[in-house]
Amino acid sequence: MGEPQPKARRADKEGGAEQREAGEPQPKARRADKEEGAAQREAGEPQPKARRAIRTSEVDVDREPLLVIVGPTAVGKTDVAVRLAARLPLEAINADSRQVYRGMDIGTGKPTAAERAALPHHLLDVVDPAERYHAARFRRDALEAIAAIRARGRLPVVVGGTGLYVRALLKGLHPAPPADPALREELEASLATLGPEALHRRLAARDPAAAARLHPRDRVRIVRALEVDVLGGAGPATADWRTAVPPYRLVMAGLRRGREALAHCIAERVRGMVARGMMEEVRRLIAAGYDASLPAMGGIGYRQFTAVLEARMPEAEAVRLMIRDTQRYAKRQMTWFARDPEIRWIDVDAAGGPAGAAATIEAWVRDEGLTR
RNA sequence: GGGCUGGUAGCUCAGUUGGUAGAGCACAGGACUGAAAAUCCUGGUGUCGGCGGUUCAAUCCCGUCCCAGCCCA
Repeated sequence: MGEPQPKARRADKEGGAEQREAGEPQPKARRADKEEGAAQREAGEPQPKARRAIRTSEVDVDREPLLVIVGPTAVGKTDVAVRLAARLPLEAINADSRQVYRGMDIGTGKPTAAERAALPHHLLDVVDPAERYHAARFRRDALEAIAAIRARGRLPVVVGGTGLYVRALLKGLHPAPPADPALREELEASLATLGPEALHRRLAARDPAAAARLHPRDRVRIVRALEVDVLGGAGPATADWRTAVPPYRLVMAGLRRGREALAHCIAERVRGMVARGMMEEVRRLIAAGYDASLPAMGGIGYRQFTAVLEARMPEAEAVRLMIRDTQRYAKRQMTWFARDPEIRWIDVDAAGGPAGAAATIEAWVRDEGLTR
C-alpha cells in the first residue's frame, strides 16, 4: 500500500552522551559468545552465583529490588502500575521505545498528567524526535534512574512493552561501538543502490559468522553488522541471554488478555487517539520539521497520519491501518515475551481487571520482600 | 427479450494448448543485542458458480441454468 517513501536519509544529531559512551570496553576478540561475562560486569552489579532464575525462596538481600511489568500494548500496564502506586512507594521507569520522544504523546499512549502525578515516571520525553534512541542508551538511562530511585528509598518499577529494552536492562548488552551517523548514511546509500543481498555478501566476506546469523534480506541488522565490523567491534547476537541472570531481586509480571478482548481494546484505544487529536499532533511534528525518514516518525499511527496530511491517504484508511498494525505489533510483543521464563503471567480479565492484577502483583512484591 | 464479458483462496486477480491450481494483500506462527511501534522468516485443499454431456481423465471443451457488469431492443 502507499506507505510513505522516505526521501533522503539525514544524519541525526547525536547527543553528547552518545559520544562519551564510545569509551566502553571494546572487545578485541572476534568470538562473540564469550562476551557474556563482560556484558554482565558492565552492569556494575554483583555477579550472581546461581545460574537459575531467581526463585521465591531464595531472597538475596544483597541485590537491589526491582519490579517489572510487561505485556502487549493496550493491555493496561500503566493503569495497573498506577493502582499499585497507591499501595507501594513506587516510581516508574518507562520501557517503551516511543514514549521517550518529546511531542509524541497521543500516538504513543503516554501516561496522562494525572497518572504521572499518581506515579512519578522516568524516561518519558527524554529526547527530541530527531535524535536516535536505542537499547544501549535505554539501559544506561534506566540504570541511572534505578539508582536514583533507590537512593530515595523507593521501589523502581519498569513498565513497558519494548522487549529488547527490558532485556537489555536485565541481561545486559554486548559492548559494541555505538552507531556512527556518517557511516550509517553511507551504508544506507549502498543499501538503496545495491540491495540487501549485496550488502549481506559484503558482510559474509568480512565477518562470516555475523553474516551466517542474519537473513540476506534483513537490511536493518545487516547495516548494523557492517557498521560494527567497520568500527572494529564484535558482532552482536550470539550471547545466550537465556543463561544470564538479572542482578536484581526481581519480580517480573506479564499482563495479558484473550485475543478478542485485546483486539477490542486496541481498536478502542486507536479511535480514542484519533478523537483526542492524533492528526493535530502529527501536523505539529511535521510543521516542526520532523519528516518521515526519522525513526521516530515511522511509528504506528505517525506514518499513516503523515500520509493523510500529505493527502496520500483517506483518514478512515489511516485509522484502519493503525488498528491493524497495532494488532500485529501486540502479537510480536507476545511472541517476544512468551519465551522469557522469568515472567509470571496474569490474565487481566481472569484476575478481575486492573485492580485484581494490581493486587496480585502487590502480593508477589511483598512475598519476595521487595519492599524491604 | 437479444448480444457481449466475467464468475478460481477471506479480497484483487493469474493460470492450466484437458492430467483436480498460484501470486499479492489479508490472516496465522516464528525470529530478534546500539532503528525494536523497527527489520526479517515460514505457512495456500480452494465443491476453480450449479447441473448435465464428451473423454481413460474436465476447473479448462460442449449444452443448460443461476449471478454480476456493459451494450442493443
